[in-house]
Amino acid sequence: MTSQVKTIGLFSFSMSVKQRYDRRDIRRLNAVSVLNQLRTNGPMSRAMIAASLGLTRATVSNIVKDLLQVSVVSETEYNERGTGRPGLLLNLNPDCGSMIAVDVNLDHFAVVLTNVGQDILWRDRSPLLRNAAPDQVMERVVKLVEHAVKLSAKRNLRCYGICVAWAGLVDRDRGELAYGPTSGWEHVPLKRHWESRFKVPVYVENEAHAGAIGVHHFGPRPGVRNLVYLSLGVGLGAGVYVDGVLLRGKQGFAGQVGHTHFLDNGVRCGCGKQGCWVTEIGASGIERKLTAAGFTIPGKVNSSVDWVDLIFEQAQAGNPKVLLVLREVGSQLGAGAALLVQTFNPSMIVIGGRLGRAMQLVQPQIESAILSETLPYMIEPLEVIVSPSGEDHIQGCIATVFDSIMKNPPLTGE
Amino acid sequence: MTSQVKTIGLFSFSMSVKQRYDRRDIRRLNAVSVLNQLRTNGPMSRAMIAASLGLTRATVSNIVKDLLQVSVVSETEYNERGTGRPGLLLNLNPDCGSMIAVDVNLDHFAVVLTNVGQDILWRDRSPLLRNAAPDQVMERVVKLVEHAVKLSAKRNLRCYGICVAWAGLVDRDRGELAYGPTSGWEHVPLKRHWESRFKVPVYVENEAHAGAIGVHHFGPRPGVRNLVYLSLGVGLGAGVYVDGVLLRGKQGFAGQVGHTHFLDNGVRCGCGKQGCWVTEIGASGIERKLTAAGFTIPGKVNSSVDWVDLIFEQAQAGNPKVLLVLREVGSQLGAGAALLVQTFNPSMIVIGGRLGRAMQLVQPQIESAILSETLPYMIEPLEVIVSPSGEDHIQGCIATVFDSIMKNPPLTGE
DNA sequence: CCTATATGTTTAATAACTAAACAAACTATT
DNA sequence: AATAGTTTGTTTAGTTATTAAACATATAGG
Repeated sequence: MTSQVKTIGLFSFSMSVKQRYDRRDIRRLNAVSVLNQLRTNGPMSRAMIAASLGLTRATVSNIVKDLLQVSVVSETEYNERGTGRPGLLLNLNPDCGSMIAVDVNLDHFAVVLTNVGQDILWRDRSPLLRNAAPDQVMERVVKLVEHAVKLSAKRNLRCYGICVAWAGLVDRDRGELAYGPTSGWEHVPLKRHWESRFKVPVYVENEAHAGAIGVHHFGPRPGVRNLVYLSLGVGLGAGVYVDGVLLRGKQGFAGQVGHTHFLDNGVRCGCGKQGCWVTEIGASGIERKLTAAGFTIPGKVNSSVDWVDLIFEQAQAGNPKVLLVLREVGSQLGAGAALLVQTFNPSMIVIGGRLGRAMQLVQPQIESAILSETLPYMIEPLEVIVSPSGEDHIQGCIATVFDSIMKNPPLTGE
Repeated sequence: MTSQVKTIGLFSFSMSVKQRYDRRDIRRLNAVSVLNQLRTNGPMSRAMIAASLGLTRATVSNIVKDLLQVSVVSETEYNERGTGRPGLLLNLNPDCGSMIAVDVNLDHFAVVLTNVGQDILWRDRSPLLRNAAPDQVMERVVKLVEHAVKLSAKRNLRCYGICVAWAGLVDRDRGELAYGPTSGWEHVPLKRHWESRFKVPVYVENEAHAGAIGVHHFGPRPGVRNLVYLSLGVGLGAGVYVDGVLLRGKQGFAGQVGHTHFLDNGVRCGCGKQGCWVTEIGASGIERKLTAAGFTIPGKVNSSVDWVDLIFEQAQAGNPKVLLVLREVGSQLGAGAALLVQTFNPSMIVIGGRLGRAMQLVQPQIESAILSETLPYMIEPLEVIVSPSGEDHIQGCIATVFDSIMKNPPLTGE
């Protein structure tokens, strides 16, 4: 497998194009297809897999022999129904290894350890003060990750990877935290450091991109090919799938739409411009609006977002000031989202992120704003969803590691 | 070959993912790699290809034998320099077949016949009156295409395909002209009709997408991975490459940004909304502005764009009224383009389409508008270009057919 | 002329597939 | 209970595109 650097160019077969193929690649490609069948179509016998893929049973048997040996796949039980010899059902082995997800946000970080079956084995989270020293933050994160790695080892699980979702600009290929407008981190070569420290593959994703991956895999329509995920928090970013592909862009900044122009004479934004979308509906915008409406946030420290739960409760209790503010934010969220709908033509738009939950209360406002600003034929197939989980970033990390196993399973003899 | 809903995604050969692989696929994939080498790295000997791809000379010889037999590749001359036996150089055979490009715009249509070497063998174009009856238009287009097909046959060229760029919504997979807001065409199954009539593969592309493909292949930076192409004419659409992949979207409408909200109390648009971007800088917008500035367009018929050349001359001659209007349009074009830059993070933005040429005169206005509305780290790598060719759509069609040969070359025994 | 070097072809070995035969396990029927 | 019919999973022989290595060919240079 060679990653091609030259201007190969003119073919749009994406980034790394294999140049040279031999028999081993057939095996690998077919093994991937087998795993995908098992993943999407539940437990299956060798014969069922063969029939669905168009391979012979002999071939599938051989591939499965490999996969059993590395215990990525396990035999479960006999198929009962039907005449003839019952098939021995196979499934992905949930306990063939572990995966670690890390979410480093602006006001907290979380670490999750799961098995390959995505059952949570351990998790922990910890708050972060704004303006905390980058080195100290990193030290705390590393400590938790180390704990997860040790737990995995104690259970004799092979750790298939660590994926970090980070609220900043990410150079995914190099595995670097490239630029953090608020965290103070710049060019942190996380992949290199952690891989040499933990001896495990490390992946880095932008926060909103991770959220999109999470919804793409574990959301209400797994595998949805055209999806806009809005991550609403201190910052505002979007992760976008078009035609089943996640957009990253030249610098990994595709879909990072928080600083698009939204209001003609709006508040000046930290980025230097006036009237950015994020200054209206991001955390600081909501705070400003609450204050202007005469609602004081008790015990507020810095520009953290500890007050989300409080606001949510107040709104549910019917506090008119809070409701008024949330409704306005909902409309503005929808108006901005309309642009994204027009631009990306998705079939689903998901509101997530730290503040996403609060938007559940104003979904009508969001939807009507989108409707009024969009061409009818664009929204005909559109679903608007406020993510209930709040775990999209973490789930995206899990999905990233899981995908790496599916796409590049360990095979014998390599 | 089955079309799969979930992303297996070892290959981003777009939507349909192969599930089953055997030895023939190795041959096919390696043949594609060989063609790619020849295409990008000029004439090469078998040994050079083998070295660059990491295949053995024996393998390359076998593949080349196939490709020679179907005459996709031809032997040219001996390599001179260097010691040792000189290699016999190979190249893509420009005369192994023909390709047909069709551009159906709102005010004209054009048909071009080229050989695989992209030399133009024949071309013709014809004006279209607005509101022409769809059936009549189609009949005229078909007549020209038929002529091209016959010319190709007369030269004993195998026609590898016909690609149509069309100013409307396209269902590319089905090969349908799905929805034409102005042409009156709806659900025209062009692929099915023409393929049964001409016995040749038929591809359909949206106009702006075709322009983007054209620039991506034949523009100043062939193979540029992140590109926004703006097609400015009666309508306004964008074709966008992100990470080397052209965005199409759920209904093929990704990047069709003409009807995004641009002005708060703008003119009412044909789409029903107010202040769409296209109503400001599209053909009708420019006409409106010219009239308001006291400049009357002589001999104007309908809302066609015959006046482009006239306006261009007037502006070059220094007509202050025309210049004033063009400068305003340039600024508004830039302001809208800034949104696209923020959203897609491209390294190049190209202004093309029927009216693109006129924008050459106001490039400074476009650039400064983009600059003032975009975050600095977004535009650092950005090139702004006004397409000089005016043939981007046609070139995109040619590239589409050419790519289909490269990705799926005819091989012996199939 | 002989040696060194590089090209392109031939030959044998290998790997992963298919097709077809076979053994195993269960159901249905007589 | 015995037998026929199905379906599964494995085995065996055959095919094919690859690699590695040997070979024939063509040029340069001392």
